[in-house]
Amino acid sequence: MTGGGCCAPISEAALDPAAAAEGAAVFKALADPIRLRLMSIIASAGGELCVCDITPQFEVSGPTISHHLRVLREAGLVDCERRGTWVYYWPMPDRLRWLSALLSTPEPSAASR
Amino acid sequence: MTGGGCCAPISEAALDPAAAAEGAAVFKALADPIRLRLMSIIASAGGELCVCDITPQFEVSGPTISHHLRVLREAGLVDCERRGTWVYYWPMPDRLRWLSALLSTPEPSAASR
DNA sequence: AGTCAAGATAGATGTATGTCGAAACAGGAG
DNA sequence: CTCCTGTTTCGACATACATCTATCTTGACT
Repeated sequence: MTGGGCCAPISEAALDPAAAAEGAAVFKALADPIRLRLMSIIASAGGELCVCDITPQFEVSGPTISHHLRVLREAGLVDCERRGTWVYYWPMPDRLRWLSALLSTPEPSAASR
Repeated sequence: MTGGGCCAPISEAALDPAAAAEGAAVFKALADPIRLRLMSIIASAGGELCVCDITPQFEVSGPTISHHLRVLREAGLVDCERRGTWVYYWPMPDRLRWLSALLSTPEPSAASR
């Protein structure tokens, strides 16, 4: 990955094709209901979370959860570590902040339109 | 549908399945390089933009741009109006702000740089 | 009316993606 | 070492999606 996270908000300047491709790849990781919920569960946990505590919250099979976690990890949104039998996941807040900044838009407080 | 735009950031509380589905649908609209660039071009234009000024900036065919604009419109990210021969698009900033707020994450410490 | 141009829609096609069951892998416990 | 449990990887399948060409719609102009 290029490292990313360096662009102005899209309401200030248009993205060049390369930046758009990089941003779209991360949004794609969040563009699935299960993955977005996974991300919110991990991000709101306040620390790390065992896969064994995550999987039962969903209706889909274990391999499917594992697949979605991998997508989130490859997008740089979470990271994980195996400790003994269990695997723990935690969020990567910088990546979330980058996306949030990309989409940020000034309030129409006193002005135009 | 919940009406949208009412949830706490994902780093504060996990999304319920319905909210995750709604959020994922909007992220999916931004999960394509061409659509994300389209969105940034429209959002940074400072007003409305004619399709005829947008299409030449891309390497794909007109119908493809039309298709992507429709996806953005159905996601509530832009809106459009026909005036005479031309069609004009403008951004819906509330929707962008909602996504940005969803992903916002507190800084780990007092920021500075 | 006829013609032209801008955009949108329809249909077709190749590729990507979500899901599963089965199998492999990694560690702990007997 | 052998078994058992938690997690990932593999292979297969059905559906969804991006893109194209061809066609339709809308409005302007002669």
